[in-house]
Amino acid sequence: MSDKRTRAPRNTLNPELIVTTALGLMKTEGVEAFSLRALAKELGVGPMALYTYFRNKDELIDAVRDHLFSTRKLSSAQGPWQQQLRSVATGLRELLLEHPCLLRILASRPLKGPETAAATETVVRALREAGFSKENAARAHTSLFTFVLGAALWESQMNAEKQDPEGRRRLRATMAAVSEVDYPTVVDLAGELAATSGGDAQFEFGLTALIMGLEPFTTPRRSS
Amino acid sequence: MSDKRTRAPRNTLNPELIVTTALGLMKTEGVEAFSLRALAKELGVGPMALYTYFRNKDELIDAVRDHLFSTRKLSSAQGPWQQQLRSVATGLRELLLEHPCLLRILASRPLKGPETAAATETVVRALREAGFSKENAARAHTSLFTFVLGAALWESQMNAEKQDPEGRRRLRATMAAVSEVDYPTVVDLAGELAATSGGDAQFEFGLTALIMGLEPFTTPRRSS
DNA sequence: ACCTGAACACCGTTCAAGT
DNA sequence: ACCTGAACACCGTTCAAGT
Repeated sequence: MSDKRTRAPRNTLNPELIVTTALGLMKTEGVEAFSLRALAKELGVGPMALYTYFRNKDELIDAVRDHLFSTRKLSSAQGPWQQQLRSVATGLRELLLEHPCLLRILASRPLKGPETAAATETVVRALREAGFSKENAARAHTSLFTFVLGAALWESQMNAEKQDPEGRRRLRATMAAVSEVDYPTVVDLAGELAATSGGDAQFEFGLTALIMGLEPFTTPRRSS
Repeated sequence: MSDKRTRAPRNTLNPELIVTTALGLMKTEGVEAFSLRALAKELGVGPMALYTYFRNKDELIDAVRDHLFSTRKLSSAQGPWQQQLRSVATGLRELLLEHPCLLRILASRPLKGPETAAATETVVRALREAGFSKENAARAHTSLFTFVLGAALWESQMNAEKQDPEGRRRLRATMAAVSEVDYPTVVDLAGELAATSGGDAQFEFGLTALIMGLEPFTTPRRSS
């Protein structure tokens, strides 16, 4: 929003500003379209100025991921272990849906980073206190995390597809291409299946099932 | 493996050859590195030759996805509904882990395409016969699918990270960065958590929990 | 119909250089 | 230390043209 012909003054840049601007660009243009050159132009500097703060594009994207995780507490859960898992899972889903770029980052590189340690601590402690063995607590945690990741990823993509008219046309075409004689149940449930492409109710359904399925791993306490 | 200086003869190309070669390139170089220009070079033609068969890169990638789904039957499941779901989910996971590029394709664009209709039919019919309502059957199907997607995606990424020494170093560094005073349970379960980054046992754990959590949705039959 | 080369508007990144 | 321009080796895609 200013003249880009003059040389940028010193210290116009800093890591926070770069990360924030990058995040804004990812939100408006999409993660795939994000480029260092576009970011530099937005900041009013040459592309190489960014390399003073980040070694390469990957490191910048990692910084964006870490920044997003640091903006939200996922770990202030209380009550019985089931409720604590629900709370962390719901918070994570909300964060991922709010920032689709974070979803794409998680889907394309490993390592949540230590930022999620707080959430992991909440989940894993709740499970241990409920009587899960070390191994089962770890397995349950990762099952929960991967479920949220997959659910949010699918929901986010379907939402994006339903945004533009062309996408809606493709969805209808896919549906219409399913043979009624070969796949009668799919055709019968077409409406219901379409309704599961996202939404709170769909997420709650799967989350509830998963958590219920974990209950046998608690140590049977006195209460029945 | 031949001279690329002469003009390619007519009909050296066809959709199947292009898709197969693209798939091979994705497997050796990775999906992210895949490019139309590299594919054209591999085929010994100019980049523009591909545009006779595919309108653009996205359409080619869709064709690769459809081809991969068509190579494997995911639907030959029998027995009680739980076993049928297990069978379809396990088969899908195997396909996804065998072809990480398919995973990345699914993770970056919606629409499984009608190729998965057979698998969906199996799952959804088993659920309906077990007494699930239309809505619950659809919800259960999508929960299962998104769980497999998330689990396979995470496992595949962690596997890739553990491939190269640099990645293993990063993993150790991340682990070491977790504060023992703030997150004692995470530190205590470090070994167990690391062991959940993949493997059949981890997948089975989550799959079993999810399916068990679906049991209340069956119509109570005479048995019991 | 099927393949071509030249060109356009992009990329990430290296390198040597300014201040 | 912090920002620069020029250059390299790439992209996907359009366009007009050959056969």
